[in-house]
Amino acid sequence: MDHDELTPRQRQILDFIVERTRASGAPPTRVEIAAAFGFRSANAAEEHLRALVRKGAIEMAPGRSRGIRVVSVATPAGGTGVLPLIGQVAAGSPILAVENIESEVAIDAALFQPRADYLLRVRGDSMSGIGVLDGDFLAVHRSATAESGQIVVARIDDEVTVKRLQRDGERVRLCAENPAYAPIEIDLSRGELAIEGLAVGVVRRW
Amino acid sequence: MDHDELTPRQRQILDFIVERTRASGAPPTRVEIAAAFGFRSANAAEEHLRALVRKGAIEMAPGRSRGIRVVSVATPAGGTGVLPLIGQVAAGSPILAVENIESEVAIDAALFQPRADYLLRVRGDSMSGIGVLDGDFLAVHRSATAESGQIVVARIDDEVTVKRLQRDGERVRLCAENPAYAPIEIDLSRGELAIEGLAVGVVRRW
DNA sequence: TCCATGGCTGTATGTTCATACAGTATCGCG
DNA sequence: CGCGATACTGTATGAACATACAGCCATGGA
Repeated sequence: MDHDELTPRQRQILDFIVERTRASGAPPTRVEIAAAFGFRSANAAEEHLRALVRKGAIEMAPGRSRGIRVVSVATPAGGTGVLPLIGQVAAGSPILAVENIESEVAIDAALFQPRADYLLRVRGDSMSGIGVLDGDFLAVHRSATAESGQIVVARIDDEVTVKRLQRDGERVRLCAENPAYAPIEIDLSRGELAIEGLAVGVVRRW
Repeated sequence: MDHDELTPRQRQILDFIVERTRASGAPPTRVEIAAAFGFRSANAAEEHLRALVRKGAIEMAPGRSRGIRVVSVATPAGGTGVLPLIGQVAAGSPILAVENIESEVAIDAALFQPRADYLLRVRGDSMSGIGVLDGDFLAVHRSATAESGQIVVARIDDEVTVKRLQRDGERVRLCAENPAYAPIEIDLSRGELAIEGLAVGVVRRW
Protein backbone atom coordinates (compact mmCIF):
# COMPACT_ATOMS: atom_id res chain seq x y z
CA MET A 1 0.00 0.00 0.00
CA ASP A 2 2.39 2.63 1.24
CA HIS A 3 5.32 2.20 -1.06
CA ASP A 4 6.08 5.86 -0.98
CA GLU A 5 9.34 4.86 0.60
CA LEU A 6 10.52 3.60 -2.78
CA THR A 7 13.70 5.13 -4.12
CA PRO A 8 13.41 6.94 -7.45
CA ARG A 9 15.17 4.08 -9.17
CA GLN A 10 12.86 1.52 -7.62
CA ARG A 11 9.86 3.54 -8.68
CA GLN A 12 11.18 3.57 -12.25
CA ILE A 13 11.48 -0.19 -12.12
CA LEU A 14 7.96 -0.54 -10.74
CA ASP A 15 6.59 1.76 -13.42
CA PHE A 16 8.36 -0.23 -16.08
CA ILE A 17 6.85 -3.45 -14.80
CA VAL A 18 3.36 -1.98 -14.86
CA GLU A 19 3.80 -0.49 -18.31
CA ARG A 20 5.37 -3.59 -19.78
CA THR A 21 2.71 -5.84 -18.29
CA ARG A 22 0.01 -3.73 -19.83
CA ALA A 23 1.76 -3.52 -23.16
CA SER A 24 2.80 -7.12 -23.63
CA GLY A 25 0.27 -9.01 -21.57
CA ALA A 26 2.79 -10.48 -19.16
CA PRO A 27 5.29 -9.11 -16.65
CA PRO A 28 8.92 -8.72 -17.81
CA THR A 29 11.78 -11.07 -16.97
CA ARG A 30 14.93 -10.02 -15.14
CA VAL A 31 16.82 -9.89 -18.39
CA GLU A 32 14.16 -7.75 -20.03
CA ILE A 33 14.24 -5.30 -17.14
CA ALA A 34 18.04 -5.19 -17.28
CA ALA A 35 17.94 -4.60 -21.03
CA ALA A 36 15.41 -1.80 -20.69
CA PHE A 37 17.55 0.02 -18.12
CA GLY A 38 20.89 -0.80 -19.69
CA PHE A 39 22.06 -3.06 -16.86
CA ARG A 40 24.80 -5.41 -17.95
CA SER A 41 23.71 -7.94 -15.36
CA ALA A 42 20.30 -9.45 -14.79
CA ASN A 43 21.17 -9.57 -11.12
CA ALA A 44 20.74 -5.82 -10.88
CA ALA A 45 17.11 -6.34 -11.83
CA GLU A 46 16.84 -9.24 -9.40
CA GLU A 47 17.96 -7.07 -6.52
CA HIS A 48 15.59 -4.30 -7.43
CA LEU A 49 12.79 -6.85 -7.47
CA ARG A 50 13.79 -8.08 -4.04
CA ALA A 51 13.73 -4.53 -2.74
CA LEU A 52 10.25 -4.04 -4.22
CA VAL A 53 9.05 -7.24 -2.57
CA ARG A 54 10.56 -6.14 0.74
CA LYS A 55 8.70 -2.86 0.50
CA GLY A 56 5.44 -4.52 -0.42
CA ALA A 57 5.16 -3.06 -3.91
CA ILE A 58 5.17 -6.39 -5.71
CA GLU A 59 4.89 -10.11 -5.04
CA MET A 60 6.93 -12.83 -6.68
CA ALA A 61 6.06 -16.45 -7.29
CA PRO A 62 9.26 -18.45 -6.71
CA GLY A 63 10.59 -20.44 -9.64
CA ARG A 64 7.96 -19.14 -11.95
CA SER A 65 8.87 -17.28 -15.12
CA ARG A 66 7.43 -13.78 -15.22
CA GLY A 67 6.04 -14.44 -11.76
CA ILE A 68 5.89 -10.77 -10.79
CA ARG A 69 2.63 -9.34 -9.55
CA VAL A 70 2.15 -5.67 -8.82
CA VAL A 71 0.38 -5.27 -5.51
CA SER A 72 -2.73 -3.11 -5.14
CA VAL A 73 -1.69 -0.30 -7.44
CA ALA A 74 -4.27 -1.43 -9.92
CA THR A 75 -7.87 -1.97 -8.97
CA PRO A 76 -9.08 -0.24 -5.84
CA ALA A 77 -11.27 -2.81 -4.10
CA GLY A 78 -12.30 -4.94 -7.02
CA GLY A 79 -15.90 -4.32 -7.84
CA THR A 80 -16.96 -6.60 -10.61
CA GLY A 81 -20.07 -4.56 -10.63
CA VAL A 82 -22.90 -4.78 -13.06
CA LEU A 83 -25.58 -2.14 -12.77
CA PRO A 84 -29.10 -2.55 -14.09
CA LEU A 85 -30.03 0.05 -16.66
CA ILE A 86 -33.54 1.38 -16.16
CA GLY A 87 -35.17 2.66 -19.30
CA GLN A 88 -38.74 3.66 -18.84
CA VAL A 89 -40.43 3.16 -15.53
CA ALA A 90 -43.90 1.67 -15.94
CA ALA A 91 -46.51 3.53 -13.93
CA GLY A 92 -47.11 1.97 -10.53
CA SER A 93 -44.12 -0.37 -10.67
CA PRO A 94 -41.06 -0.13 -8.44
CA ILE A 95 -38.13 1.36 -10.29
CA LEU A 96 -36.04 -1.78 -9.99
CA ALA A 97 -38.81 -4.10 -11.14
CA VAL A 98 -37.61 -6.60 -13.70
CA GLU A 99 -39.83 -5.22 -16.43
CA ASN A 100 -38.08 -1.86 -16.18
CA ILE A 101 -34.58 -3.22 -16.60
CA GLU A 102 -33.45 -2.55 -20.12
CA SER A 103 -30.05 -4.19 -19.85
CA GLU A 104 -27.04 -4.52 -17.60
CA VAL A 105 -24.00 -2.31 -17.80
CA ALA A 106 -20.55 -3.30 -16.57
CA ILE A 107 -19.55 -0.48 -14.27
CA ASP A 108 -18.15 -0.69 -10.80
CA ALA A 109 -20.88 0.53 -8.46
CA ALA A 110 -18.18 1.75 -6.08
CA LEU A 111 -16.98 4.22 -8.69
CA PHE A 112 -19.63 6.52 -7.28
CA GLN A 113 -20.08 7.77 -3.76
CA PRO A 114 -22.33 6.75 -2.22
CA ARG A 115 -22.43 3.61 -4.28
CA ALA A 116 -24.71 3.50 -7.30
CA ASP A 117 -27.55 1.01 -7.30
CA TYR A 118 -28.76 1.46 -10.86
CA LEU A 119 -28.54 3.61 -13.94
CA LEU A 120 -31.55 5.59 -15.07
CA ARG A 121 -31.95 6.77 -18.63
CA VAL A 122 -32.62 10.49 -18.55
CA ARG A 123 -35.40 11.81 -20.76
CA GLY A 124 -35.77 15.45 -21.66
CA ASP A 125 -33.42 18.36 -21.13
CA SER A 126 -34.74 19.68 -17.84
CA MET A 127 -31.35 19.16 -16.20
CA SER A 128 -29.20 20.44 -19.04
CA GLY A 129 -27.96 23.28 -16.84
CA ILE A 130 -25.76 20.88 -14.92
CA GLY A 131 -24.68 18.89 -17.92
CA VAL A 132 -27.24 16.10 -17.77
CA LEU A 133 -28.61 15.66 -21.24
CA ASP A 134 -31.38 13.71 -22.94
CA GLY A 135 -30.30 10.09 -23.22
CA ASP A 136 -27.66 10.25 -20.48
CA PHE A 137 -27.55 7.53 -17.86
CA LEU A 138 -27.90 8.85 -14.35
CA ALA A 139 -26.15 6.80 -11.68
CA VAL A 140 -28.55 6.60 -8.76
CA HIS A 141 -28.07 5.62 -5.13
CA ARG A 142 -31.27 4.32 -3.57
CA SER A 143 -32.45 6.47 -0.72
CA ALA A 144 -35.80 7.55 0.63
CA THR A 145 -34.44 10.75 2.08
CA ALA A 146 -32.47 13.61 0.70
CA GLU A 147 -31.07 16.93 1.79
CA SER A 148 -31.79 20.29 0.34
CA GLY A 149 -29.71 21.02 -2.70
CA GLN A 150 -29.20 17.43 -3.82
CA ILE A 151 -30.20 16.06 -7.19
CA VAL A 152 -32.88 13.46 -6.55
CA VAL A 153 -34.86 10.87 -8.41
CA ALA A 154 -38.42 11.45 -7.24
CA ARG A 155 -41.81 10.10 -8.03
CA ILE A 156 -44.73 12.44 -8.36
CA ASP A 157 -48.12 11.12 -9.35
CA ASP A 158 -46.57 7.86 -10.44
CA GLU A 159 -44.09 9.54 -12.67
CA VAL A 160 -40.36 9.33 -12.18
CA THR A 161 -38.45 12.56 -12.55
CA VAL A 162 -34.98 13.95 -11.88
CA LYS A 163 -34.78 17.33 -10.14
CA ARG A 164 -32.86 19.35 -7.62
CA LEU A 165 -34.49 19.27 -4.21
CA GLN A 166 -34.99 22.46 -2.24
CA ARG A 167 -36.47 22.10 1.18
CA ASP A 168 -37.68 24.99 3.26
CA GLY A 169 -39.34 23.59 6.35
CA GLU A 170 -42.60 22.00 5.29
CA ARG A 171 -42.38 23.40 1.81
CA VAL A 172 -40.44 21.52 -0.79
CA ARG A 173 -39.55 22.53 -4.32
CA LEU A 174 -38.28 20.38 -7.16
CA CYS A 175 -36.27 22.56 -9.48
CA ALA A 176 -35.24 21.83 -13.01
CA GLU A 177 -31.78 23.01 -14.03
CA ASN A 178 -33.16 24.73 -17.09
CA PRO A 179 -34.89 28.10 -17.05
CA ALA A 180 -37.52 26.79 -19.48
CA TYR A 181 -39.01 24.65 -16.75
CA ALA A 182 -40.82 25.99 -13.72
CA PRO A 183 -40.15 24.59 -10.25
CA ILE A 184 -42.68 22.17 -8.82
CA GLU A 185 -44.00 23.14 -5.41
CA ILE A 186 -45.05 20.37 -3.08
CA ASP A 187 -46.63 20.32 0.33
CA LEU A 188 -44.94 17.59 2.30
CA SER A 189 -47.87 17.22 4.67
CA ARG A 190 -49.98 15.85 1.85
CA GLY A 191 -47.33 13.22 1.21
CA GLU A 192 -47.38 13.41 -2.53
CA LEU A 193 -43.62 13.14 -2.83
CA ALA A 194 -41.67 9.92 -2.83
CA ILE A 195 -37.92 10.17 -3.09
CA GLU A 196 -36.45 7.18 -4.87
CA GLY A 197 -32.78 7.98 -4.81
CA LEU A 198 -29.88 10.39 -5.09
CA ALA A 199 -28.04 11.17 -8.28
CA VAL A 200 -24.40 10.24 -7.77
CA GLY A 201 -23.05 10.38 -11.30
CA VAL A 202 -23.57 10.44 -15.03
CA VAL A 203 -22.56 8.11 -17.84
CA ARG A 204 -22.96 9.17 -21.44
CA ARG A 205 -22.20 7.19 -24.58
CA TRP A 206 -21.90 8.98 -27.87
CA MET B 1 -12.63 -11.50 -34.03
CA ASP B 2 -15.13 -14.10 -35.10
CA HIS B 3 -13.72 -17.15 -33.44
CA ASP B 4 -17.13 -18.73 -33.28
CA GLU B 5 -15.55 -21.44 -35.36
CA LEU B 6 -13.64 -22.65 -32.31
CA THR B 7 -14.27 -26.23 -31.27
CA PRO B 8 -15.65 -26.72 -27.76
CA ARG B 9 -12.28 -27.95 -26.59
CA GLN B 10 -10.49 -24.96 -28.07
CA ARG B 11 -12.95 -22.64 -26.40
CA GLN B 12 -12.23 -24.32 -23.08
CA ILE B 13 -8.54 -23.74 -23.62
CA LEU B 14 -9.13 -20.10 -24.53
CA ASP B 15 -11.33 -19.59 -21.49
CA PHE B 16 -8.69 -21.15 -19.31
CA ILE B 17 -6.04 -18.81 -20.68
CA VAL B 18 -8.20 -15.78 -20.00
CA GLU B 19 -9.10 -16.93 -16.53
CA ARG B 20 -5.59 -17.89 -15.59
CA THR B 21 -4.16 -14.65 -16.91
CA ARG B 22 -6.57 -12.67 -14.83
CA ALA B 23 -5.97 -14.78 -11.75
CA SER B 24 -2.20 -15.01 -11.79
CA GLY B 25 -1.17 -11.90 -13.67
CA ALA B 26 0.48 -13.74 -16.54
CA PRO B 27 -0.63 -16.19 -19.23
CA PRO B 28 -0.09 -19.91 -18.52
CA THR B 29 2.71 -22.04 -19.99
CA ARG B 30 2.13 -25.14 -22.12
CA VAL B 31 2.84 -27.35 -19.15
CA GLU B 32 0.40 -25.45 -16.97
CA ILE B 33 -2.33 -25.77 -19.58
CA ALA B 34 -1.61 -29.48 -19.95
CA ALA B 35 -1.72 -29.95 -16.18
CA ALA B 36 -5.01 -28.10 -15.88
CA PHE B 37 -6.64 -30.30 -18.53
CA GLY B 38 -4.95 -33.52 -17.53
CA PHE B 39 -2.86 -33.80 -20.71
CA ARG B 40 0.14 -36.01 -20.23
CA SER B 41 2.02 -34.13 -22.91
CA ALA B 42 2.68 -30.42 -23.16
CA ASN B 43 2.50 -30.83 -26.90
CA ALA B 44 -1.27 -31.24 -26.68
CA ALA B 45 -1.42 -27.71 -25.31
CA GLU B 46 1.02 -26.52 -27.97
CA GLU B 47 -1.22 -27.79 -30.73
CA HIS B 48 -4.29 -26.21 -29.22
CA LEU B 49 -2.43 -22.93 -29.05
CA ARG B 50 -1.46 -23.26 -32.70
CA ALA B 51 -5.08 -23.85 -33.60
CA LEU B 52 -6.11 -20.77 -31.62
CA VAL B 53 -3.48 -18.70 -33.41
CA ARG B 54 -4.66 -20.04 -36.77
CA LYS B 55 -8.20 -19.02 -35.93
CA GLY B 56 -7.20 -15.61 -34.73
CA ALA B 57 -8.20 -16.05 -31.12
CA ILE B 58 -4.72 -15.50 -29.68
CA GLU B 59 -1.28 -14.30 -30.70
CA MET B 60 2.01 -15.84 -29.67
CA ALA B 61 5.43 -14.26 -29.31
CA PRO B 62 7.97 -16.83 -30.51
CA GLY B 63 10.57 -18.00 -28.02
CA ARG B 64 9.07 -15.99 -25.24
CA SER B 65 7.85 -17.62 -22.06
CA ARG B 66 4.16 -17.05 -21.41
CA GLY B 67 4.05 -15.19 -24.70
CA ILE B 68 0.35 -15.76 -25.24
CA ARG B 69 -1.92 -12.80 -25.88
CA VAL B 70 -5.67 -13.13 -26.12
CA VAL B 71 -6.82 -11.15 -29.12
CA SER B 72 -10.49 -10.84 -28.29
CA VAL B 73 -11.14 -7.50 -26.75
CA ALA B 74 -14.64 -7.36 -25.35
CA THR B 75 -14.13 -9.62 -22.38
CA PRO B 76 -16.58 -12.50 -22.51
CA ALA B 77 -19.14 -12.52 -19.72
CA GLY B 78 -20.09 -8.88 -19.65
CA GLY B 79 -16.56 -7.62 -19.49
CA THR B 80 -14.69 -6.86 -16.32
CA GLY B 81 -12.88 -4.09 -18.08
CA VAL B 82 -10.59 -1.67 -16.37
CA LEU B 83 -9.71 1.64 -17.98
CA PRO B 84 -6.72 3.75 -17.03
CA LEU B 85 -7.68 7.18 -15.77
CA ILE B 86 -5.42 9.88 -17.13
CA GLY B 87 -5.16 12.94 -14.92
CA GLN B 88 -2.68 15.44 -16.16
CA VAL B 89 -0.57 14.74 -19.19
CA ALA B 90 3.04 15.68 -18.63
CA ALA B 91 4.43 17.70 -21.50
CA GLY B 92 6.18 15.56 -24.07
CA SER B 93 4.98 12.25 -22.67
CA PRO B 94 2.64 9.85 -24.41
CA ILE B 95 -0.85 10.09 -22.97
CA LEU B 96 -0.83 6.49 -21.78
CA ALA B 97 2.58 6.70 -20.12
CA VAL B 98 2.56 5.29 -16.63
CA GLU B 99 3.33 8.59 -14.96
CA ASN B 100 0.10 10.02 -16.34
CA ILE B 101 -2.13 7.25 -15.05
CA GLU B 102 -3.89 8.45 -11.95
CA SER B 103 -5.78 5.26 -11.20
CA GLU B 104 -7.81 2.55 -12.82
CA VAL B 105 -11.55 2.59 -13.15
CA ALA B 106 -13.70 -0.49 -13.47
CA ILE B 107 -15.77 0.20 -16.55
CA ASP B 108 -16.36 -2.05 -19.50
CA ALA B 109 -14.47 -0.52 -22.40
CA ALA B 110 -17.08 -2.00 -24.76
CA LEU B 111 -19.76 0.14 -23.18
CA PHE B 112 -18.68 2.79 -25.62
CA GLN B 113 -18.54 2.65 -29.37
CA PRO B 114 -15.96 2.56 -30.67
CA ARG B 115 -14.40 1.02 -27.62
CA ALA B 116 -12.86 3.34 -25.04
CA ASP B 117 -9.13 3.00 -24.41
CA TYR B 118 -8.80 5.35 -21.46
CA LEU B 119 -10.52 8.01 -19.44
CA LEU B 120 -9.22 11.55 -19.53
CA ARG B 121 -9.97 14.03 -16.77
CA VAL B 122 -11.42 17.16 -18.35
CA ARG B 123 -10.11 20.49 -17.16
CA GLY B 124 -11.90 23.74 -17.78
CA ASP B 125 -15.35 24.43 -19.12
CA SER B 126 -14.58 24.89 -22.79
CA MET B 127 -16.91 22.03 -23.71
CA SER B 128 -19.73 22.89 -21.34
CA GLY B 129 -22.04 23.50 -24.29
CA ILE B 130 -22.33 19.78 -24.89
CA GLY B 131 -22.51 18.82 -21.24
CA VAL B 132 -18.84 18.10 -20.62
CA LEU B 133 -17.87 19.86 -17.42
CA ASP B 134 -14.72 20.55 -15.45
CA GLY B 135 -13.70 17.36 -13.67
CA ASP B 136 -15.65 15.01 -15.91
CA PHE B 137 -13.95 11.92 -17.26
CA LEU B 138 -13.95 11.74 -21.02
CA ALA B 139 -13.97 8.24 -22.46
CA VAL B 140 -11.49 8.27 -25.33
CA HIS B 141 -10.90 5.89 -28.22
CA ARG B 142 -7.34 6.06 -29.51
CA SER B 143 -7.17 7.23 -33.07
CA ALA B 144 -4.78 9.33 -35.09
CA THR B 145 -7.46 10.42 -37.51
CA ALA B 146 -10.84 12.03 -37.13
CA GLU B 147 -13.64 13.34 -39.27
CA SER B 148 -15.04 16.81 -39.33
CA GLY B 149 -17.56 17.39 -36.59
CA GLN B 150 -16.18 14.85 -34.15
CA ILE B 151 -15.04 15.67 -30.63
CA VAL B 152 -11.34 14.93 -30.51
CA VAL B 153 -8.50 14.79 -28.04
CA ALA B 154 -5.71 16.69 -29.74
CA ARG B 155 -2.24 17.82 -28.90
CA ILE B 156 -1.13 21.31 -29.82
CA ASP B 157 2.29 22.53 -28.79
CA ASP B 158 2.63 19.66 -26.34
CA GLU B 159 -0.65 20.44 -24.67
CA VAL B 160 -3.57 18.07 -24.64
CA THR B 161 -6.95 19.56 -25.33
CA VAL B 162 -10.50 18.48 -26.08
CA LYS B 163 -12.26 20.22 -28.94
CA ARG B 164 -14.66 19.72 -31.82
CA LEU B 165 -12.82 19.23 -35.07
CA GLN B 166 -13.88 21.12 -38.17
CA ARG B 167 -12.02 20.37 -41.31
CA ASP B 168 -12.27 22.38 -44.48
CA GLY B 169 -9.72 21.04 -46.92
CA GLU B 170 -6.31 22.10 -45.69
CA ARG B 171 -7.75 24.34 -43.05
CA VAL B 172 -8.69 22.87 -39.72
CA ARG B 173 -10.44 24.46 -36.81
CA LEU B 174 -10.68 23.25 -33.25
CA CYS B 175 -13.83 24.68 -31.73
CA ALA B 176 -14.74 24.90 -28.08
CA GLU B 177 -18.36 24.31 -27.23
CA ASN B 178 -18.52 27.49 -25.23
CA PRO B 179 -18.93 30.96 -26.76
CA ALA B 180 -16.35 32.33 -24.32
CA TYR B 181 -13.61 30.49 -26.20
CA ALA B 182 -12.44 31.33 -29.69
CA PRO B 183 -11.81 28.58 -32.25
CA ILE B 184 -8.22 27.63 -32.90
CA GLU B 185 -7.21 27.76 -36.55
CA ILE B 186 -4.56 25.39 -37.74
CA ASP B 187 -2.75 24.94 -41.01
CA LEU B 188 -2.45 21.22 -41.60
CA SER B 189 0.49 21.62 -43.95
CA ARG B 190 2.61 22.79 -41.05
CA GLY B 191 1.77 19.65 -39.18
CA GLU B 192 1.25 21.25 -35.81
CA LEU B 193 -1.75 19.13 -35.00
CA ALA B 194 -1.65 15.64 -33.54
CA ILE B 195 -4.92 13.88 -32.97
CA GLU B 196 -4.75 11.53 -30.01
CA GLY B 197 -8.24 10.12 -29.97
CA LEU B 198 -11.98 10.45 -30.32
CA ALA B 199 -14.34 11.23 -27.48
CA VAL B 200 -16.79 8.36 -27.16
CA GLY B 201 -18.46 9.09 -23.85
CA VAL B 202 -18.49 10.83 -20.52
CA VAL B 203 -18.39 9.63 -16.92
CA ARG B 204 -19.07 12.01 -14.08
CA ARG B 205 -18.95 11.30 -10.37
CA TRP B 206 -20.55 13.74 -7.98
C1' DT C 1 -11.27 -45.56 -49.72
C1' DC C 2 -7.95 -41.90 -48.78
C1' DC C 3 -6.92 -37.78 -46.51
C1' DA C 4 -7.37 -33.73 -43.66
C1' DT C 5 -8.38 -32.21 -38.98
C1' DG C 6 -8.86 -32.57 -34.12
C1' DG C 7 -6.98 -34.47 -30.09
C1' DC C 8 -3.98 -36.61 -27.96
C1' DT C 9 0.99 -39.56 -25.90
C1' DG C 10 6.00 -39.62 -25.65
C1' DT C 11 10.60 -37.96 -26.31
C1' DA C 12 13.97 -34.57 -27.03
C1' DT C 13 16.60 -30.27 -27.55
C1' DG C 14 18.06 -25.76 -26.99
C1' DT C 15 16.83 -21.47 -25.18
C1' DT C 16 14.86 -18.62 -21.63
C1' DC C 17 14.63 -17.64 -16.84
C1' DA C 18 15.06 -17.35 -11.88
C1' DT C 19 18.37 -17.11 -8.73
C1' DA C 20 22.68 -17.85 -6.01
C1' DC C 21 27.44 -16.26 -5.08
C1' DA C 22 31.39 -13.14 -5.41
C1' DG C 23 32.78 -8.53 -6.12
C1' DT C 24 33.00 -3.03 -6.60
C1' DA C 25 31.55 1.71 -5.63
C1' DT C 26 28.81 5.33 -3.49
C1' DC C 27 26.24 7.51 0.18
C1' DG C 28 24.11 8.68 4.50
C1' DC C 29 24.03 7.60 9.50
C1' DG C 30 25.28 6.91 14.23
C1' DC D 1 35.33 5.59 11.11
C1' DG D 2 32.59 1.47 10.06
C1' DC D 3 28.03 -0.38 8.75
C1' DG D 4 24.11 -1.08 6.11
C1' DA D 5 21.59 0.09 2.09
C1' DT D 6 21.56 1.18 -2.77
C1' DA D 7 23.15 0.17 -7.16
C1' DC D 8 25.42 -2.10 -9.91
C1' DT D 9 29.14 -5.97 -12.90
C1' DG D 10 30.25 -10.75 -13.82
C1' DT D 11 29.73 -15.68 -13.69
C1' DA D 12 27.22 -19.79 -13.13
C1' DT D 13 23.69 -23.44 -12.64
C1' DG D 14 19.53 -25.90 -12.72
C1' DA D 15 14.76 -25.58 -13.51
C1' DA D 16 11.26 -23.76 -16.43
C1' DC D 17 9.74 -23.20 -21.18
C1' DA D 18 8.88 -23.24 -26.15
C1' DT D 19 8.86 -26.16 -29.67
C1' DA D 20 10.11 -29.80 -33.06
C1' DC D 21 9.43 -34.67 -34.50
C1' DA D 22 7.36 -39.30 -34.44
C1' DG D 23 3.31 -41.73 -33.61
C1' DC D 24 -1.79 -43.28 -32.43
C1' DC D 25 -6.87 -43.00 -32.78
C1' DA D 26 -11.25 -41.10 -34.17
C1' DT D 27 -14.42 -38.46 -37.23
C1' DG D 28 -16.14 -36.51 -41.31
C1' DG D 29 -15.97 -35.41 -45.88
C1' DA D 30 -14.46 -36.02 -51.07
